[in-house]
Amino acid sequence: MYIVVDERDGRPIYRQVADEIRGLIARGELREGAGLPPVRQVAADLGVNLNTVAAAYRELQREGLISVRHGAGATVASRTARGKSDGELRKPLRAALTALVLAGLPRAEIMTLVSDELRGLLKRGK
Amino acid sequence: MYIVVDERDGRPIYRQVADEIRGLIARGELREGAGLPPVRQVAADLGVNLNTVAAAYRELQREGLISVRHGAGATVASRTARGKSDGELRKPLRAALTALVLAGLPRAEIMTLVSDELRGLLKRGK
DNA sequence: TATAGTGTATGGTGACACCGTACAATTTAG
DNA sequence: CTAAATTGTACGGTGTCACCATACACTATA
Repeated sequence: MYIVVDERDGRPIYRQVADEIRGLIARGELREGAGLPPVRQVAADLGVNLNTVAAAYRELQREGLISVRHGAGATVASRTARGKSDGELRKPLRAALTALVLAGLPRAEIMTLVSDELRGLLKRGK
Repeated sequence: MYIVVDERDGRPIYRQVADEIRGLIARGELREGAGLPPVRQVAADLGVNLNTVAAAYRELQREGLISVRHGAGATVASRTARGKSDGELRKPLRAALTALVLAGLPRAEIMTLVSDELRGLLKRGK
């Protein structure tokens, strides 16, 4: 399982890890029932503490994306996250689009960018 | 200048304030040369400390969006933010789109959502 | 039923968000 | 021209939280 974290990202590491795994699940690189690597392995790969990865796993479990069982590992539980309100989904989208607009990108270019990203996310549909 | 912050947002307040003002500038509700309210006034409106708002202003100044002068106020300097790398722009977009996909929204609906948001941002283009 | 593998809990450290207050620069009133 | 008001900045303190090291608890397997 290939994921990357970035020191200068600003967001906490455990959240970056969760985001990376969300992407893997959305893209279908981690299917329902698939097992996730042990927290110690991911931690070693990234050079961080195992608790940091465990925090990411807990966050994903709260969203219903994975199932974590004490002693056994963690597995992908669903490709559908639960419980995010409309506003919680819209706000980050608006912020990202605002940044693009302020960077000077024209509308058409932004739509192309979005389309590209979406294609990458939906390539291997269920 | 109407902005809102949310305790349960997760992001620090000063960053939320900066984001709100970014939106105002992008939408043209704050034009180049327009003056921003004093940090004390914004702080009072939001019920936070003036230094929290000052931190937001500094962040916007670093991006070249506003100009802050000691003793005089802050004014909008440009509608174009500087220096954001391609990855820094793409990563939040990808994260937002991933959340939408995991929420179960179909591609077409996501595109509509994006289009709506973009229209709101570009309505009063200069 | 040990032993290895895996997630969890606990306690400590450092960074940082936020606050209250004092300071410095600019503008404005007189 | 100068004092007062207005505005951003600097400093010190407090609480939260991300991260770590280590010990513990549950599960699977030999």
